[in-house]
Amino acid sequence: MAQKVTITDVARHAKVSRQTVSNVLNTPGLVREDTRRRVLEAVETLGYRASQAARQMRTGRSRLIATRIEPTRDDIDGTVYDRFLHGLTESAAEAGYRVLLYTADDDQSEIATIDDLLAAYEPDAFVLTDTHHGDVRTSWLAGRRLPFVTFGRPWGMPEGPSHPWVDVDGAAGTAAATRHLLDAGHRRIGFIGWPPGSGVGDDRRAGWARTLAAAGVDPAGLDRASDGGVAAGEALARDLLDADRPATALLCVSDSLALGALHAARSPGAGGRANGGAGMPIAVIGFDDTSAARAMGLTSLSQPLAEAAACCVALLARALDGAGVIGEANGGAFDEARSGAGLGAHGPVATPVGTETSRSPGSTMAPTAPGGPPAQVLLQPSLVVRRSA
Amino acid sequence: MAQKVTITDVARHAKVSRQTVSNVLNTPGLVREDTRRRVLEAVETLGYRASQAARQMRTGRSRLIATRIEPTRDDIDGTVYDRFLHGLTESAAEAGYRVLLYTADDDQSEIATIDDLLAAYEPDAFVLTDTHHGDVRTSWLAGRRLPFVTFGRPWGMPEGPSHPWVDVDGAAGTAAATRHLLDAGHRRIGFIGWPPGSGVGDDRRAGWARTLAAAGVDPAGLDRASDGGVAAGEALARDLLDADRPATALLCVSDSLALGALHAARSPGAGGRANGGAGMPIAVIGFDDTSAARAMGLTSLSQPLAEAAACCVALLARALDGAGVIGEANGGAFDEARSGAGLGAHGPVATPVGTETSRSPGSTMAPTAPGGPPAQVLLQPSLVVRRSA
DNA sequence: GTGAAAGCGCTAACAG
DNA sequence: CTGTTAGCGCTTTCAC
Repeated sequence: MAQKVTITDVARHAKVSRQTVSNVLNTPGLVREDTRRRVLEAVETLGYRASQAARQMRTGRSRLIATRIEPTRDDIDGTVYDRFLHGLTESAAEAGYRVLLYTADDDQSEIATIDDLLAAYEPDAFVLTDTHHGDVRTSWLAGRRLPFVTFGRPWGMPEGPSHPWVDVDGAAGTAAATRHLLDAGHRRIGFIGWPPGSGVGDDRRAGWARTLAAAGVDPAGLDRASDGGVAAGEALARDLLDADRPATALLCVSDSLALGALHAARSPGAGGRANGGAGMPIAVIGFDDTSAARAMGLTSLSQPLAEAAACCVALLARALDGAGVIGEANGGAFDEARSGAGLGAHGPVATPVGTETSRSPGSTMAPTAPGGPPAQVLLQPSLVVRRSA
Repeated sequence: MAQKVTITDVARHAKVSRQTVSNVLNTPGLVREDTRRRVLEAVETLGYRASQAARQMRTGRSRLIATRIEPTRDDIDGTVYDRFLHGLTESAAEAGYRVLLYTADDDQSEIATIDDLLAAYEPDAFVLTDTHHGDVRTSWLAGRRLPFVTFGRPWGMPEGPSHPWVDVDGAAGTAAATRHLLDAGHRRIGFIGWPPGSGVGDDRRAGWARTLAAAGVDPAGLDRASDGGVAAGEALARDLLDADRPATALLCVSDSLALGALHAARSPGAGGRANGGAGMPIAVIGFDDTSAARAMGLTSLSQPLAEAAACCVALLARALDGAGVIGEANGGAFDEARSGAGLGAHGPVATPVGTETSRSPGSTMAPTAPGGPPAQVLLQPSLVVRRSA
């Protein structure tokens, strides 16, 4: 095994004191140029890298970001999180952090695990996913003033200052999809969603409803819901296609439901009634752009997951490297955090959230006023058009 | 934030010295019963948990297992790894370890990242996935005597002692699938695989070929290959179905190819030649039992991924908690490692690999003779039968 | 059995 | 600008 190289070895090699080495690494401005170079050279030669454990003991910072890995749902939709996780790992690495994984079955056990983790590994921050109504995790973390971001809005929370979050604008996505269908000549556009009560599901339904309303189409009888998978999607699709005034297009809240709907739409006889036997085929659009959608030629709404992950890291880096304490003033750290997470090159695809203080047109995020609410980021999904619509 | 509770606080609370607390936690046998209880009570009351950083500095062990998260391939097949990762996180937690994530684009950059990680976070072990011919990662790790396991055999390595690994017996899987098709009356069973040269692909092809040979069926003209996705699968399937002597069943090396094949098989006209117009439908079987397979009613071979992950952790725990130094004698640690990883309850589904020393019938793994080669585990996939076959 | 002392590698504070 | 000192929380000798 490669022998451990300590700061003392570097100091000896560079003929300076241990402290000078530490200064070169942590406070470069404090050291004379030629000393700095000599030390850096020694670091290079010896392959020195600071021990996190020792550094953590001294500074109290672990450079670890903890997040939960979900029990892979049998569902097709479960793959979305995995792509987010990959992006998170990459962005975190770019910002000098590592991702620590844990599992938990419910909110309570997740809190317990976080508590454990905090005592043992002291992660600097947490990334929470799958936010929902009555989410106790966020208030627990916020109550202890622990740095965290959620991927997902704080559904059902009272308006006003909330924790930092990143989300994808589901309503905008379904609105765009609905518009796409309207443009293609469809009027009777059905929606297959999740039962009311889920933040994400309701949001996506809203985008469809409002766009239909704006086009003067009555959504009555075009709305169906289930929390099932492919089979449920197929059943609900048949129901919509066999109705008195059948739908000619189906927009679905998830790819799994959409895949079922697609099956119904493509099965012989479907659309016969709706399109007079040989008209336009039934259009189907899903949500998440999963690999299954790609494989089946299903048009779907794609979430910018890598970017969402990068935003999460940027928000965290801002709180962590910028101000230290959460909720403190951190105006200046913004740009640094943004580029630090590797967002610089890509054009901003985000829409600033409508906060009072939000008025920087080109910005990716809603900047935080000193002492004001932390930042929120709402990203836009994009429609990937395939055979199905 | 919950104030940090140190061992000193516990000592004070229990009215003993700091050292006694440490003894209770690390060497319980050394402490008198009532002292032990008083200390444990204090630990409970104060919610004390040892700081990993401090412990790591003293012991040199981080209780961290590092693994790479793959850049989610656009492919349907990419989801397999995610399920493994979830299992790994769970099993690791049960054994008292946490999973640290990293990314890398190729073997070389992975080695560089591992090197970095080693210097900074000092993970106790690595889990490598996606082993392949000429894999330089394993020799690099082995050369430094670093503890690691691979999920995947050391393809193309010279026979003899190798590093510990866990794998799923692909050939046994395709053999079982082929037998299933033979039992259903099929004779002309085509295989759609990956181009020769990939360990996994060749292995899976071999299971099909040998089973066909055993049944006296000539595989000539029934073998196709591509490293493409769904579209490639569809094309190759049509080719096999349109051949002079068409196939009546299709076994595929992956679900993505199988989904394409399924599309070809279900399209009108398919099987007309093969089955005289109205015979038995074309059977299709995939590999990996992905969510897409489930959704499309595709029969597929399911890998016991959670179990594979548990075995990886068990192997590591054996090396880490058992003998300390890799390659040392570790006979007695075996059972401990096994139950420690939570394998106890589930019945063993594994087949011991044919090592000379392997002769414990009920065992999940091939035990290691002192000083002998580390353990290898070969698990069996299971056929999940759905509409497609 | 229990307590005292040393030190893992690092950095924050201060002295030179 | 550079070097010295101290101590983060823990475990591992070693005395008692």
